[in-house]
Amino acid sequence: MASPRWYGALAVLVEMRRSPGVTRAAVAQRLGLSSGSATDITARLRELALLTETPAPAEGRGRPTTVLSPHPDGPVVLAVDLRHEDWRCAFAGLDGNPVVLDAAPHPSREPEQAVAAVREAVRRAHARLGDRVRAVGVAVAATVQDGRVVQASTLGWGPVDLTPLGLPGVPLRIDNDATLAGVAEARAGAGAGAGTALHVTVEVGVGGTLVVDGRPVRGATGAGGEFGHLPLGDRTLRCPCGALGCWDLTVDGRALARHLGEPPPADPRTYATTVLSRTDAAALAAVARAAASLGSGIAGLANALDPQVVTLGGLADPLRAAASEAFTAAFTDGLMTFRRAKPPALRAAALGDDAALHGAAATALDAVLTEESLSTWARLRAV
Amino acid sequence: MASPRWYGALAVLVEMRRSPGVTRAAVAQRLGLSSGSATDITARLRELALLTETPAPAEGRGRPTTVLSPHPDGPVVLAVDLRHEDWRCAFAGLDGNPVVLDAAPHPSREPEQAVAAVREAVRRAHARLGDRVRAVGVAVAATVQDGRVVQASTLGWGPVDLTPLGLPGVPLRIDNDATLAGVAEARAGAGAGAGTALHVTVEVGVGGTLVVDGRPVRGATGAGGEFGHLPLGDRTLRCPCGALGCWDLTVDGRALARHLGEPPPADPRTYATTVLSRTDAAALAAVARAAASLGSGIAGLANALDPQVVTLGGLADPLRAAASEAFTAAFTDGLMTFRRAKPPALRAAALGDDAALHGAAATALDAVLTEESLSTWARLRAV
DNA sequence: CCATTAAACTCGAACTTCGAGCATAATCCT
DNA sequence: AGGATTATGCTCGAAGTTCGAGTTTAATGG
Repeated sequence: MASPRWYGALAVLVEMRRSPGVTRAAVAQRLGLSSGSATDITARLRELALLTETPAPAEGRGRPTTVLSPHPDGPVVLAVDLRHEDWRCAFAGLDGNPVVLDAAPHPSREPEQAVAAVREAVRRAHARLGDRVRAVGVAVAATVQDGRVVQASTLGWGPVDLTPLGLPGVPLRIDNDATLAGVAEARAGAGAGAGTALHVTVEVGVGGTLVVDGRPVRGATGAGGEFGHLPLGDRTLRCPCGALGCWDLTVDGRALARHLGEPPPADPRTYATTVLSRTDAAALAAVARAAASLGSGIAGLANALDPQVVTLGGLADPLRAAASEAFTAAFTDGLMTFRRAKPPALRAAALGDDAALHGAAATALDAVLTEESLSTWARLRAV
Repeated sequence: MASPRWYGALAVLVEMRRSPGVTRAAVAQRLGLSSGSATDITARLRELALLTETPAPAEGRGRPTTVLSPHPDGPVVLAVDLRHEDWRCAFAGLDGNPVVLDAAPHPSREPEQAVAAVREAVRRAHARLGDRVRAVGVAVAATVQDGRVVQASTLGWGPVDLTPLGLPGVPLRIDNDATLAGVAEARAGAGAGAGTALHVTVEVGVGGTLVVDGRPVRGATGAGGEFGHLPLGDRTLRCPCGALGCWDLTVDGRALARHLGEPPPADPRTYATTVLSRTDAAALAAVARAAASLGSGIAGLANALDPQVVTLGGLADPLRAAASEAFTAAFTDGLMTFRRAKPPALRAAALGDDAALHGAAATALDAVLTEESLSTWARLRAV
């Protein structure tokens, strides 16, 4: 017996997800489906609780079409964001909009306790949503290699295994929070519509990711996007990461402290925000130096990676705004001549604090919109 | 009438191309095809002159299977390599092995004459191979943006339009030669088998590309991979590209000349090879400095992009070999600590001068192994 | 020479998609 | 108000693909 192949159905679901609020007619046209196929496919997907159709507002003449949206009893994913001081657990349907179910500050500095608390939240969500949960995505403020935390200076953690956050029989995707924020910005945020988008974020250090056609360039072990550890900085400085001359150290709060002749701050992130709010000459000069370093580094990355858009997360945009002449001069000066006619657009990130959570939901959904996962879903429903 | 969708057929052709000499049984197993489907698909593809089956050498018991290989009358692509001093034009079947048909030195420094000569060669090849030609791939020693040469310091060209090298009704793919060399190395050369491979080549300046799952990360305009123009170098030096502090200038022949207190060489490439062959202390010191810059830059790229393998083209490997301690020390020192346990493998490029031509054939073939192109092929044969 | 083995071949059933023809629900126009 | 126009949805038979079970085939090993 020939089993379902999901080719057309998957394409429709992906299209519905990519452009929220599309009509059935528009999807059929974009995918080149005949109206017969569209009827058939949507009927099958309705049957499987994968989408619902609601009458679309009339647009001129002709028989009105319907808007495709995720089914209220359809598959969902869980999205977790493990941040510096707290965590959040949300669920999202096929539209990828996370709805927070649970959130709390970390009980202590111990990774075990934080992981245990989050695991409980995941269990609760699973108990509530049952088999509708088809994947789990985790964003963590740490360097992640092959799904394991290997370095987490912000959280103050050593290597931590996050696989306990998974659910049996369901894919688990763990990524760096800046990577996932970049994915969210590239798909639905400030980089929407760009085939190649570069996300650069400044918190403690510099992180980000290159996103090509909605997928992050993760690298061989999933630890790509550590742009802060390119040696664009001062070769006499040793970075806590172990390398020499990291860009990192010339952009963030540690750089500002150095320029101001102050000792390294315990919390470079909040230190940086206070310096950014100052208006004295010394602070302005320090900020200008950091902004220039940010600008020239981004120009170099633009030369090397050729993004259409650069989205600026965390303190990157405030830094640019606070010293816009210094930033722009360094950026322009760092671009290859032929790129200056049409440089990549620089835009402030649009999703703010929710970006990583959105990204976690998005990568989890990527695991759901596959032939295999949909087959499982159909089998579960048939019972 | 339902038209052919090519799903399984395409998968078989891609598999045959990826692993030359595979047997039909192995392909069926890898793709999860039933033996019935395998029979059907191969019969269809044989019928369409897309593959041939030859008896496979017996492997133990059981009915012997067949080896899949491109059909002698099947589709081909043309591959062109436009280099510093000469050009080559080749054709390749679905196995992607280029067979050179024509080659000559450039008649002059004028781009028009070179393009005209190559266009003639393409016309001759087309006249000879007829409708079997389904795509044209061009590798050029220049920065390419949206299929146009925008900067060609090596060739001494200004902006040049290479679209005259195309054939009517057939896809034309134009890329930088280092990008295409990287593709070839990642698919069939020193980076074979790696999901994420970084190619770095030193000629005049530094070029390369990141290759993910066999596809180069081209960027928004196709001008990605200009790693030489990351500001990893000396911030007091202005690069001819227009940017400041390019890595470029601290690695190649111009760097060696500067370190030796000599004037900028007219031909940095041959200048570098002569310095590399010298054994005096001054030359060795200059080479060591360039090798260290190469090593630390590659480490930074490894931090940022997380490749599984780095393939070294052009003078990159000779440089490393000539000053291996300096190179290795700088490389290791530039890696983030957690990467040192399992750093990316550094390998000399395996395809030498033919890499770009292989890559041009490969990207052209990518355009052939699509549903649309195969439909056209089937229609042409039906007449 | 026969048992064993692995793979190819055959064939009907299941599934998807297409395209043509028809039905339907809106707007536009008189 | 009612018919013309238009875009879309629905129906249905034909064509194409894949599966799976059963059968056949061509090798090895004893």
